Amino acid sequence: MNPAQHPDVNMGACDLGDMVTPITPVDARTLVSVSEAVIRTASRAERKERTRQNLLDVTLKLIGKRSLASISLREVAREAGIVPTAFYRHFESIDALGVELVDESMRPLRQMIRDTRRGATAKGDIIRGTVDILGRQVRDNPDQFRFLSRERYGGVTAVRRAIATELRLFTSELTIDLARMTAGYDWTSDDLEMTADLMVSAMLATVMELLEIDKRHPEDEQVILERAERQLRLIALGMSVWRSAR
Amino acid sequence: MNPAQHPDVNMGACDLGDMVTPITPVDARTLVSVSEAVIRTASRAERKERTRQNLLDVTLKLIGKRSLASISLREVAREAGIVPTAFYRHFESIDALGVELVDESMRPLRQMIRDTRRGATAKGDIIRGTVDILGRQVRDNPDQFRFLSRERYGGVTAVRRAIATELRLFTSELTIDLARMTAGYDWTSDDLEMTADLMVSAMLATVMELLEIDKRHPEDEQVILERAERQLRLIALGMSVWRSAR
DNA sequence: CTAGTCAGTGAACGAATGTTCACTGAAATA
DNA sequence: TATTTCAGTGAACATTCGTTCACTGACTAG
Repeated sequence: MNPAQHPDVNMGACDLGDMVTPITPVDARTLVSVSEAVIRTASRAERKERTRQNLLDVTLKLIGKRSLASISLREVAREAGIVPTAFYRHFESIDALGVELVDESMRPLRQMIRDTRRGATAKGDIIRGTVDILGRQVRDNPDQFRFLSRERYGGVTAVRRAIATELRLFTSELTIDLARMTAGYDWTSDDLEMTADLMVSAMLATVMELLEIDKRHPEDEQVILERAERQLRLIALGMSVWRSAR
Repeated sequence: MNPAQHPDVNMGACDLGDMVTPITPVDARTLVSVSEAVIRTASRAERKERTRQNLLDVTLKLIGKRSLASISLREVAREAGIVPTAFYRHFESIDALGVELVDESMRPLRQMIRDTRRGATAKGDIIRGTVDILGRQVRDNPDQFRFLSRERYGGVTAVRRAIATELRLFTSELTIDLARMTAGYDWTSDDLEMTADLMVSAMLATVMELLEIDKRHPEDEQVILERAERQLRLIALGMSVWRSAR
């Protein structure tokens, strides 16, 4: 809106270590803090990785409020406590950073599959367990899920494609699980995929609704999750009657 | 990316009428084109409305490639053939224009409801009819649907809220239809809404997949629509077995 | 110990942005 | 006919942007 806000100042997430360079040997040995010690110890490669990760984290935070296409390289660098030019040591553009963020953000989703499978082999109500895990993952990783839902159909083609590819992978994992559960019921792989796709659609819609919850009404979370549970049950009920046309 | 592209030039969508101002009376009467005649005839209010609509149209086109948050006021004005300052005569900001675009873009969706209802009372397979109508509406109004799907979880809060409100309305219309169809089967309104929500999720996911089709593979459209049809059938099958817990 | 690597610096560039302001001239009003 | 209204103009502004370039200095490798 108003193009007058941030002076080009280094502040925020940068380490205090930057400010203690001209320090006497005595002070360095006696007053050094733990985090400073870590930084002093870190190898060059480690420091680079740390900055890189910081850039990713900072961008993920910024996407909480706006979309990737409207986030500037300078803004990310500023927030990460480095100079704009240093950004290029890690990524060739914001878009490229976004593509790498996709991997990063898919981790909670992949974890969901593992958790669900473990819960499924263990005992009890698979659907209830799945929905619980979904709720927990979204609660614990809101920024990642927000990034995925915001950029899934967002304005950056490369990111959109990367997310589509990852989600296709996710759907095919679910298809495998469904195949295992319907073994002996003569389902075509096409129908299995169709069903997995429907479930993923329902779950992603749930994720998006969870993310839009007004923090003043945390009770909405239960309402949404409970509805998601019934939706999955409705689908399961349909499956129990479905016969694939061959 | 590269901040060096568009010279500030008026061109494109503006009417040729702009260029014939110093014209002799004779020419004006004999060589004037139809569109010029329309413009000359138009009242001030009509001309204003025309420009306003042009701004909306141009923005919708631009959103085909990028997201609302990354579209500049100057760009929209340039594309519409007016000077940046004139933009303010119609909208107070790009975001405000976006909110008005929501109404505009919901029209095909509302039309879908009407068409489907008409088809349902007439005859035959409701699900197949619905999917056909969906495919046609998306094919005929890709820009509107792209805007809705891109900005539904996009970076502009006001637009996001407006879309959420409209979609909630859409879901409740579908809920009404479902209530009519399940009359006598003892469905709770909560379950009806849950089901309508699931159907809307499935249909919106279908819309988004239709929009992502590579134009070199138009046969994908049938594959996607056919899958959507089976998904709706699966849900309908589940409904036939569902009994609401009261 | 020395030479080289390379993450981060800081100034500079040309271009684009949102917004202001005083203006013009044709259509609407009186 | 004379006056007012108002959509559109065009110059100017302060600011942000992405990208270039030569640089520094702490770490690494020989």
